[in-house]
Amino acid sequence: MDAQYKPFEIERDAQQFWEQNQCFKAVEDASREKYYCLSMFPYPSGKLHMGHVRNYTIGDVVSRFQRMQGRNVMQPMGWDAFGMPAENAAIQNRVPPAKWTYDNIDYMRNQLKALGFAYDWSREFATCDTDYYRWEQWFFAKLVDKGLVYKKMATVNWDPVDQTVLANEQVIEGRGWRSGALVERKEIPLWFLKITDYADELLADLDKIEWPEQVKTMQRNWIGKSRGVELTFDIKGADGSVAEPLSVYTTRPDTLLGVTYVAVAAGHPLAKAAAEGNAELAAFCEECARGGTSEAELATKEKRGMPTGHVAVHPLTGREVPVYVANFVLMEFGTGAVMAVPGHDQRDWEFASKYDLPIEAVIADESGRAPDLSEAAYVEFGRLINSGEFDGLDFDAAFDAIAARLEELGRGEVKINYRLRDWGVARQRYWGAPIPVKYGPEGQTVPLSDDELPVALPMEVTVDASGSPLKKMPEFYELGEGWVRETDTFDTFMESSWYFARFCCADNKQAMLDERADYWLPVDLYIGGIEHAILHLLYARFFTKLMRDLDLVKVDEPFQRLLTQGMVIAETFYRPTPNGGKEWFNPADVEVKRDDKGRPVSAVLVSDGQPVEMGGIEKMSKSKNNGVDPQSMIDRFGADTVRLFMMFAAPPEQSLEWSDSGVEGASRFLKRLWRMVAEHLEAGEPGMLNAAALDDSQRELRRKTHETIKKASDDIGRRTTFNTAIAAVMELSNVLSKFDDTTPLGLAVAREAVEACILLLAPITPHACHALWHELGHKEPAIDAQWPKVDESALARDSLELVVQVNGKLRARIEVAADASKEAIEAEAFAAENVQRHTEDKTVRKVIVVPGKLVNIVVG
RNA sequence: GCGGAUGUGGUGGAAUUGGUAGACACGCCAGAUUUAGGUUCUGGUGCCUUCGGGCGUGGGAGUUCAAGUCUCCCCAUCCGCACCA
Repeated sequence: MDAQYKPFEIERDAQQFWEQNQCFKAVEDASREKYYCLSMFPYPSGKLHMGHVRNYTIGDVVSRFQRMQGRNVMQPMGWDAFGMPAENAAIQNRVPPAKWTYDNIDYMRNQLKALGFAYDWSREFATCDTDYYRWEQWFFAKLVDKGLVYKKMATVNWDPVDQTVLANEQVIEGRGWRSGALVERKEIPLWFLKITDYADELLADLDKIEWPEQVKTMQRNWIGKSRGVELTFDIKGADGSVAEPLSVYTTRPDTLLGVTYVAVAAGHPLAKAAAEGNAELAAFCEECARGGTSEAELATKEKRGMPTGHVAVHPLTGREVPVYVANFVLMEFGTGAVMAVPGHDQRDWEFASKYDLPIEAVIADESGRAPDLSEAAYVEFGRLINSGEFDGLDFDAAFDAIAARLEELGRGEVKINYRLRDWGVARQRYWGAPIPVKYGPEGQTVPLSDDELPVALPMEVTVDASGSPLKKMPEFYELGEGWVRETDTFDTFMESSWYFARFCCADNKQAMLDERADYWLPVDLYIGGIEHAILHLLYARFFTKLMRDLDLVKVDEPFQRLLTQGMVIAETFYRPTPNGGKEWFNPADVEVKRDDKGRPVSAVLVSDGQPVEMGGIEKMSKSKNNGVDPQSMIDRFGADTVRLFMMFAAPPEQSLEWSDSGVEGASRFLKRLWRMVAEHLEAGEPGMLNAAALDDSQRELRRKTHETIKKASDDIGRRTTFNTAIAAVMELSNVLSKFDDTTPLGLAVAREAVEACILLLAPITPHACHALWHELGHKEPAIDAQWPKVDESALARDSLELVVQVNGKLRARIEVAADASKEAIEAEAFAAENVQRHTEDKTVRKVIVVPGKLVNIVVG
C-alpha cells in the first residue's frame, strides 16, 4: 500500500464508490429495524458555514454508526428555502428570490457532497418547490374544516415610512432597519392556528420523549400552564357612572386583599374610553403604541403609567382603587388587565413606589409578622394577614377559600391558563407559500378546494422595500366576479413543521403522506441548534398531532431523541477606525504571537505586518468577520480532517472553538494512523489469534483493544460524546504504536487492534477508513462492516491498583488481587510505608473501602 | 425583565453513579533526524515548595470519611422570548 496519506484521492474514490453503488439509498423493509436520523435542514443562504458542517457531521456519524449496528438507516437532506434573506438579496441584487435560492442550493449541495455525508439524495426537496408546499396548502384547508384555524386582529411592527410590516429582526432600537423611522404597533387581521387547543397534550407528551431535560423545561415554561382565578372588578367612571366590569386573571388570589390599584393595557376598551375626554391620557396611550412588539423590548422598557380617573371596586371588600393605564400590560396577554398587589409582587411594587400608590402587606413572613416592604415586595408564600376572615390561612387554603367566596358572589372562578398563545401563521411577504383562501364580494372567506390547488407562487417578480409584490399583482389575486385571493403567505415555520414526514415519501404526487411514513416515523434522532429549542420544535410537535388527528401519521411525537448542538465560535480581531468604529479582520489573515508559555499576547495582520487588537471569542458571524470558510479547510486538509476536528474539539452540546492548530493536529493523527496501518502490513502476515496463548504484553494490548471498543461504542451510541470516543481510539493507537511484537501471534493481536481503530473511526472519518479497510484485504466496504464486539473475557484482570487516602488525601497506591477480601485490602493499605508515616501516633477512627477504587483511612 | 444553560492548566477539553482532578489533543521547553524551511521521532510540562509536603475546578458559605460533581448565595458569559432561520 501507498505509505503516504493522500486525502484528496481517497475521498474522491470513496465518494465515487458510494455514489455508483447507491449505498445510502434508503428502502423500506418491514423485516429490518429502521433508524431515521435527521439533521435540521439548512436555509440556503449561499454557502455552508461551520455550524452546518458540525450539525451534519454529527448526524452522519450517528447514521453510519447505526448502519454498522445493522439498522436500516435513512438520512435525508433538503432545503428550508422560503424566508426573508432571499427577498433582501433580491432587493440588493435585482435577482428574483427563486433564482437566488435555487442557485444557492446547487452550490451548497456540492459542498455537502464534498464532505461525504451519507444522504439519500433521492429524497431531496426544497420547501419552495410547488410539489412540497401544495400539500401544506391542502393541509391548511383541512384544518379550516376542522375549526382549528381562525382570523383575528393582531399586533405587528409597522414602518410608517416604508408603509410595510417589519419582522422583529428588522426593528433596531425601535426603528425600521431601512427607513430609520420610529416603528409603530399596528393591528391587522391575521390567520391563526389553534395551538392552544393542544397545550395540555404538548405539555403531557414531553414525558414520552428522550430530549435534553433543559429543552423540555423550556417548553414547559413556554406553555406555562397555571392555575389561578379569573375575577371581575366593577368599574366606575370619574363622574361616578358605571362602566363595563373589568376582568383580570391572577395565580395569587391569596393576595387579593392586598390589591391597591388595577392596571389596563393602552389598547384596552376602558383605556380608550377614558382617553376620549382626556388629551393627556390619549397622548400617553399613543406613546405606548410606539416601538416594536418583541417581548424582550417590552419587558425591559421603563414601567410607566397614568391614571384613567376610573376606579375599580374590590369584589370582596368594596374598596375603591384607582385604574391605571400601564405600558407593561398588553392586550394580547390574558384579559389585557391586571390587578396589582404591590406588597407581594415586585413589578407592582416598583410601579406603586414610582406613582406613590399604597403598598400593603397581606402575607406574613416566616416569623408570622408583616414583612418589611420598604425595600422590596415580599413574594414568598405564607399565611394571610390583614385579610379579614381569611387571616391565618396558608396559600392552598386561602386560594380555595377566596376562590369559593368569589364564585359564591358570582365574581370569579378557578381557571387554568396557559402562557402559550395561538400561532399567527400569516406573513405580509412574497417569498413564502401562499395562504390558500379566497374572499368573496359579500365578505365571504372560503378555503380553496382541492381542485383550486396548488396556488403557485409567481416566480418572475421584482422585489423592492415597499412590501410584497403579490399585493400589486392583480393577475395573482383577481379571481373574477368580485372574488380575490389572500395575498399573505405562510410563516416559514409552517414548512419546517412537517418536512421530516415528507422525507418518508417525497416522490408522492397524489398525497401529502403515505404508508412509508408509518415505517420511518418517528425520527429516531433529530440534531440541530439549541436556538430552536422552543419555537421550531414546539410547532413541529404541534403539527405532528394535527397530522395524526387527520389520519396522516400514526405517531404522537415527531422526534424520539433530540441532540442540541452548540455554536461554532472563533477569536475576533479588529482595528479601531477613525470614526470610532471597528474594522474586523478574518482569523485566516491574522497571525497570533505567543509568549514563552504559549499564551497569546499580540496579533498582526499578515498582509501588512501591523498589529491588530484581539476582540475575544465570539460566535462565527459576518458582522465580526470571524467565520472560517469550511470550503477552504476542505481544500487544504480534506473532509476527513475537518470532520475529525469538529467531532474531537468539544462534546456536541457545547460551543466549539475553532482552532487552526487543532485542525492540523487532526490531520497529523490521520497521517499517523495511515502510516501505522502501512507499517503493520509491512511487518508480515498475522497468525491465528489464540487468546489462551497470549503473553502479558499481548494480553495487555488485547485488553486495551476491547476496553476501547466498549468505551467508543457507549460514547457514540448512548452518550453521543464523540470527542471522548476519538480520545479513546487515540489512546489505543498510542499503545499500538509502541507494540513491536512481530511474531504471528503478536501480529494477530495487533491486527485486531488496527481493525478496531479503523471500524471505530469509520463513522467519523469514513473516507480514510474506507480505503484502509480495503487495504487490510476486506472485500466488503467498511460501511457494511459490522461494528466491533467486545470480548468480555479480554477485559478480565488478575490484580487491581487501589489508591489509599489518609483523611481524604492521597498517600499511596497498592496492588491487590482482583478478588481480595476487605480485610486483605485493609491490611495491604496499612502496610504501605507512606500510610504508616501518616497514621502513626494517631487513632484510626474509621476505614472506608470502596471496592475496585480506594481505601480511605480516617485518623484523628 | 422572564425562561434555559455554561464557567476546570498557557489553550480546547476529560473525570459517565459523591471516590486517584487534568485522559486525549493543541501550545510551549529540551533533545534526535532530515531539510533551505515546514515535516517526523523521543522526553518533559497545573501552581508553589524548605522536596516533608502544601495549594488547586468563576467567588463565598454549607453537607460528607470523601465535593469539579450535592445544597444555598453571589459574579461573569452565552442561547431563547412568539414576524430571523
